[in-house]
Amino acid sequence: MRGEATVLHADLDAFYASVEQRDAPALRGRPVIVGGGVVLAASYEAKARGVRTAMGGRQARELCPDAVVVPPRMDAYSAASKDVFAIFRDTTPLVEGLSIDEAFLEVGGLRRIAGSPEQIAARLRERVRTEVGLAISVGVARTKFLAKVASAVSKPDGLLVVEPAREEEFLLPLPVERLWGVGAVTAEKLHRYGIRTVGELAELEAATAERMLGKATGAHVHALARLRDPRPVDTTRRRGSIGSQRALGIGPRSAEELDLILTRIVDRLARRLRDGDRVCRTVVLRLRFGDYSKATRSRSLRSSTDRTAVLLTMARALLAAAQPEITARGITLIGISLSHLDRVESVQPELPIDWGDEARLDTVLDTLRDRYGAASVARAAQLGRDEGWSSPILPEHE
DNA sequence: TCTGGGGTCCTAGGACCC
DNA sequence: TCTGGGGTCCTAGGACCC
Repeated sequence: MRGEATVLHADLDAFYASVEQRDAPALRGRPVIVGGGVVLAASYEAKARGVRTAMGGRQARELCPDAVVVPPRMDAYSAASKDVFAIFRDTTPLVEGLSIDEAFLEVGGLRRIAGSPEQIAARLRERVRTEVGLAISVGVARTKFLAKVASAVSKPDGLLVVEPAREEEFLLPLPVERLWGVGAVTAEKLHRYGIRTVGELAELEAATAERMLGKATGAHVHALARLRDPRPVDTTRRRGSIGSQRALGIGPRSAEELDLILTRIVDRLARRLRDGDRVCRTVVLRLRFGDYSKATRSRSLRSSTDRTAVLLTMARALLAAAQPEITARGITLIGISLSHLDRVESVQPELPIDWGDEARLDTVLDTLRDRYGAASVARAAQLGRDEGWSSPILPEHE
């Protein structure tokens, strides 16, 4: 027995472009491109003319000269995303967000109170349309992967249920590019072996696929092709890293200019970190050189921080070390990622100091404030008191 | 394809420890 | 003095996703 199709994959259609058309009636029915240098999103009218996400702006305008090109409004997309996710969570508590515009929903336990998965999906689509004003496609299937393929196949503005008995019929004829994890490189490798459809991949032995594609990728895509995807909808996933980057035009950039850009990026990220009550342990500098080749440089701390000053010092040191290479090769992008994210609350009691020993306590907390910032220490200390810890806090791995 | 901005996961070598 | 195997962390790079 295969079980039932109770996983929904909900995916907003041409998300950024749809928000633009929703907010500016004059754009409705017209080809809309979001983004200038590169296409961030294209409306279906633009897609019909061959415009694709990530395409160069000039090529897009050649394909579609009458397109309206608008700059991205990330705040508007975040707000729309929040509204849609509120409807997701009102539908079922079991929501796993995948990105700003898509999520998995487990609706298996809701049959009695809310109806079949198909009925729930239809109602969800209707609510997003009337309450947020956006079209959303939903795939329903037994596994996350099949639900995701189903929503993609159903687009635009579609609903597709893949019944467990018809999974092979649905999946096997599709091109291998439909598999989650098969991009341009992997598809090309498979094509060289004459494998073009999911069914052809499924006929291989797992070991053969692993030899062609490497162990992890091979095993993963082969399992998907054989309809095996045991991953449940996971509501506990949290972001493992946050980042920000800026593309730079060609042309020399002074060290001062780069430092200013870096400072802005780090400041923005550190705020996001603190707003989310998170700390990080690793700073990654991302570079793209004049020839568009890429590099990363990273450093890790022994203990986590959310201090702008600490993060900026680390980022500057990484940039300084890379400066000779930048001078020699030119630079077209600079970015920072903060990874090894952790919750502020994960700091643990460690020092054998009594909360009542005020003088000693102040000294210790001062030291901690210097290292981690007043806000983190205050939050952690409050938590320590609430939990009845016998001593103040120090990070777990200190 | 003349190149955004936000992420995830995997691989692999070296350091270091037991 | 020569030598084993396993585990984890750090760093860098790459594929992939939206």
